[in-house]
Amino acid sequence: MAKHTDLPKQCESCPSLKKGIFCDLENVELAEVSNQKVVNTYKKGQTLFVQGNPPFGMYCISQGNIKVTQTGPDGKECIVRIATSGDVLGHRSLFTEQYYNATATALDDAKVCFIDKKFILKLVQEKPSVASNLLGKLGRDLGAAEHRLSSFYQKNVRERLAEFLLLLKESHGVEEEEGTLLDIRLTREEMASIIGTASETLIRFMSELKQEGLIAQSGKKIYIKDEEGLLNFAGIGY
Amino acid sequence: MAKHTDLPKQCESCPSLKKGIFCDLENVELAEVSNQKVVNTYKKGQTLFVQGNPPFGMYCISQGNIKVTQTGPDGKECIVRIATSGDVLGHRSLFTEQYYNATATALDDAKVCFIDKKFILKLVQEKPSVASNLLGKLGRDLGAAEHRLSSFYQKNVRERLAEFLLLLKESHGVEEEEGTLLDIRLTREEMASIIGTASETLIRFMSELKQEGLIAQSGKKIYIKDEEGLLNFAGIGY
DNA sequence: TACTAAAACTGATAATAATCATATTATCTC
DNA sequence: GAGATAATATGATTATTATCAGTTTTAGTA
Repeated sequence: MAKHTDLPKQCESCPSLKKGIFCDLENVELAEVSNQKVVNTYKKGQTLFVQGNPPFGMYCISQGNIKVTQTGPDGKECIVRIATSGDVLGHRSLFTEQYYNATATALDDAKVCFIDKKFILKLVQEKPSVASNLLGKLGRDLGAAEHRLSSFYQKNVRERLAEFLLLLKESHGVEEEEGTLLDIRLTREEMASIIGTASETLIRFMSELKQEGLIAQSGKKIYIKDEEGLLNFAGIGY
Repeated sequence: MAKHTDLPKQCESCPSLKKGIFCDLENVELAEVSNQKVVNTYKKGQTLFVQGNPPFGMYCISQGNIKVTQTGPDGKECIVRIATSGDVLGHRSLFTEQYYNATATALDDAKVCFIDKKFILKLVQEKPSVASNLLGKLGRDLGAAEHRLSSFYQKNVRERLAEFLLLLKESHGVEEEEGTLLDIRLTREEMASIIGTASETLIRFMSELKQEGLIAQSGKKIYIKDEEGLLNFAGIGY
């Protein structure tokens, strides 16, 4: 029986195609990618690759959210990136000839296509649009990381939290009556590791934002109620 | 009269060629780059490009150190990257179609070649090795940024300082009798902005490391005396 | 060389956030 | 659905780091 999460097996009809690095390819070329790829499904909590291992290829996320984490010497796990449908994963390590310096874990049930290293390297050589799109993707990733770096220096926890909630709104926001739903499953622990604080501290500031009506919560769901307010809170002078 | 900082005008004989993204080009192709480029010199403190402006090309550092800073709403300046001879600059913005989100400023007198946007984009299309090398460069930059992100979560100021000094040893270390000289001019303010702390706090921990004999200072020069000790301090379990 | 300004440093105090302890609520498993 | 386990939440206390104030040193400049 086909589950509702089933997706077409052909890249040509992949819903995340237009967002991805293959968006400029012709159908013939796309079919080649399609033939070569392997489709995998991951249950929440399963890992795509693990820190310290060598990369054998690249991952294209068709559906689901993947967290990319670095584990410190003391075992503390820090989320450095979150990848969503349309994103690629493993691209950083593939072109640096380095081992993975992070672990990728499914935040929910996910469908991910794997493309062999040799094939993707060949594609980058032969299809300039793929190279360009990858350069763009890495550039935006680097921009995001460096912006977060400067936030650590320039903002306190409360401001970083507001900023992070606004980022989640952009990437995972779904408009609903109650406000903008943040359609992603993250524990408080995970959110805390993103903005670089203790989970207790994050929870306290979340409660504060709730009390002030900037965000709301119903069950596990978080809603953005007042974007303007969060912007002021985040110290972003728009 | 030719100053001792003068460098050959041809890329073919540029001392930073082998480290850069053009290292795999043939001499004929290199000559083309060479013809197209513009050589600029910058005095300490002069800017190559400014946050918010559109990129018109890419910079190749032939000599000198350049800091890449993001300025917050309150004017606080955070160093997100440091580029050295052989590095490119402006590559992040060029392929993302975004405006510069950082400012590049010379830390000392520098010699930098400028390559027009159109030319470099064409080169990426036509020379896969340039695309590959740029992907590698961006990938390593992203790796470095994400490692720093997790350090903010997993390490305290003292540990981040030790880690940063070790990084500087790798990138700018020169072996001397007194220890490894960190051959780069950074104020305490600048160093503090890199590890994300106040300059007073950084100074205090530097004094501590000096007292413990892990580093030494003579005038403005900082020497690494005990790498092992710093590694332990940094919480890196080698 | 003297003057000025900036950078480096030190101490005292305040603010922020981490840690520890514990209660409550969800979630998972059988 | 009961019991176990993990996640969320709140309070009290401590530790870390920022801020403020002031001094000394260094570097730049007339």
